[in-house]
Amino acid sequence: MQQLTTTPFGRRQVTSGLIASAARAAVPAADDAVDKWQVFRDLTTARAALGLPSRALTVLSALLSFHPETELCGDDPIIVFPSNRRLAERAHGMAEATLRRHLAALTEAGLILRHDSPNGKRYAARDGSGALSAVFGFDLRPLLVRAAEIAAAARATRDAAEALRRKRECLVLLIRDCDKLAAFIGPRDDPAGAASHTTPLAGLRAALRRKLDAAALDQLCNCAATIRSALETQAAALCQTVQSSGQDAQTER
DNA sequence: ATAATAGCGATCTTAGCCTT
DNA sequence: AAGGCTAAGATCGCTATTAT
Repeated sequence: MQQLTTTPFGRRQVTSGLIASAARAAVPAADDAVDKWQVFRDLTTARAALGLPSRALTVLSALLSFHPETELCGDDPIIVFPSNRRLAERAHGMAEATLRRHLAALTEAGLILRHDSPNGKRYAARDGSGALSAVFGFDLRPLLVRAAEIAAAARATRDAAEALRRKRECLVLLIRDCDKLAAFIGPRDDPAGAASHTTPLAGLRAALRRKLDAAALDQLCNCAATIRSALETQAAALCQTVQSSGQDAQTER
């Protein structure tokens, strides 16, 4: 049906990304069929991990809208052939230069493949019977081939975000513990006491206001745990002192 | 006519810092 | 905690040029 008479490279400069994605698209897909919008949602989640700009997804969404079916399936190329003008219309009026840049980014990322015609235009040629004899445009098949990989990347992104949230929560709780211990020690006229921890605690609170990666959060948690441990020791010593003086009064009685 | 690339200035986004 | 400010980098869109 969709007979291909072109290479995926067309007139463009060949890059390692293009060669890799062309080879990948030739591999049989693990899934028989995938929901194109589910793949798109997974890509949206894993966008940063795949190094895609957000507007590239706008362009991909526009490209997907030219595929008449909801599912991507089969062993043949899945080619859509909109002109840049039609594509720009469906990409919320994106300027064509920008559109081309993002099409190049999607190609380089191995999410779509180009099948260029001799004159660079995108179209479907039909034979005498009206059947498609050649189609020139963008091949969406890499999305089918890589659907499982994209879904896994989306899961990994969600897991990483959740892990980051938990680490942050842990740090907030540690800082809160330190604040409470410092408040307990402070009013009891401890000379070295809680005041020596005020500066590092302020530093931890300031750090919390920034965007932190997992390694930075781990380091801050360790730091907070060390401070809490020191404060706990001081608080315990203080309790001992209070108890001792209390016993004197009891003895007198 | 249509599509592609490249250069360049304009605009937007983000991180970090500071103030309230 | 929320919001404002700034600098740096990323992104955008216009334009010129070339290819088919």
